[in-house]
Amino acid sequence: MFNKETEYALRSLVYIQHQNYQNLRPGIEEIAKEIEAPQAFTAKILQRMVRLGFVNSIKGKGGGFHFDESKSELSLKQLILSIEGGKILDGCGFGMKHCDANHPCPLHDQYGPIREAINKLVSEETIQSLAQKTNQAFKVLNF
Amino acid sequence: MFNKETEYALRSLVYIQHQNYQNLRPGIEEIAKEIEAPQAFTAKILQRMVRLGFVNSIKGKGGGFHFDESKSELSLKQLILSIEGGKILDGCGFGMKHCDANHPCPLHDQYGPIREAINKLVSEETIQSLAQKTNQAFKVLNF
DNA sequence: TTTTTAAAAGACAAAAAGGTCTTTTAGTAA
DNA sequence: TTACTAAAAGACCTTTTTGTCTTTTAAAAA
Repeated sequence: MFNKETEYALRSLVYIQHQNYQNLRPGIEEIAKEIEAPQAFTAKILQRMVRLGFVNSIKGKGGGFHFDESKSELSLKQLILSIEGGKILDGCGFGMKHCDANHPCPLHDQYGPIREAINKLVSEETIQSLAQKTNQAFKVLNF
Repeated sequence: MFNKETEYALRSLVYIQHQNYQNLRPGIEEIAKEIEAPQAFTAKILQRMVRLGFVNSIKGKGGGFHFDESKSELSLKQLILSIEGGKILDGCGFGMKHCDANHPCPLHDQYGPIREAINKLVSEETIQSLAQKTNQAFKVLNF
């Protein structure tokens, strides 16, 4: 579905938000361990997330990552677009540069609804909505 | 959606079948040009397709690629599985190794139907079914 | 104010994906 | 039976993705 960078970003941010909800502020070591991702790579990805303003970080003792509660929720769509671009959201399943109702590829009719479902999913869901659904998920450590 | 190799394989084979339906047997140069893919790379991919028994080739003058009509249709699923494996067909949207109803990832419920729709599409459609839908597509040269 | 802690920065490296080029093999036709 | 044509084979190259490692910066605590 998504590339590794998007995947780790998603998992990291959901984990951070989930911990924030319990008034905790996890650091990279903990995050990487919990989401089962390479630590240095995860650190680099989170750096980007901070620079993009998606999440905040605090250096030094007691530091870590946290979301600014005054900000609006972060949709998966924003996240995906800024990491890997919109290819999965508007690309043609057959790889044609110009595929539309007038010049449909042979997959056009069948793939259209799938692409729309993906768009709906990533537009509606946010890091926050996922973090709330994940209470059980994290409890059983099933990453 | 698919990686480049799958994409070019798909487009090549659909083009070959489409030409076969008109009793033509295209060669690599023509195929690569028509589907707008790099010729040498396409050649390599078609080599694999021949070795896998998905399509036949004839060397020398008047040669080219063609499907064996006595064989059953080639589903997109077979093609995809043999080129890029089943990740898009059974992978978890959140990247969890074990994601199921008992240990659902936060995307589980929403992504499930999408994955099923993809599976349905690639199981039902074949190179032959796409080649038939493509009469207009190729006519307007919209690859 | 020095030490400690933890993120930031960025150079570097490995692996995978995507692609090219040259030579060989196998048919066809003169 | 030689010349030509077109696919097969495989070595090689480039770019992108996926990572690692070392040094620097900033905050907190002793």
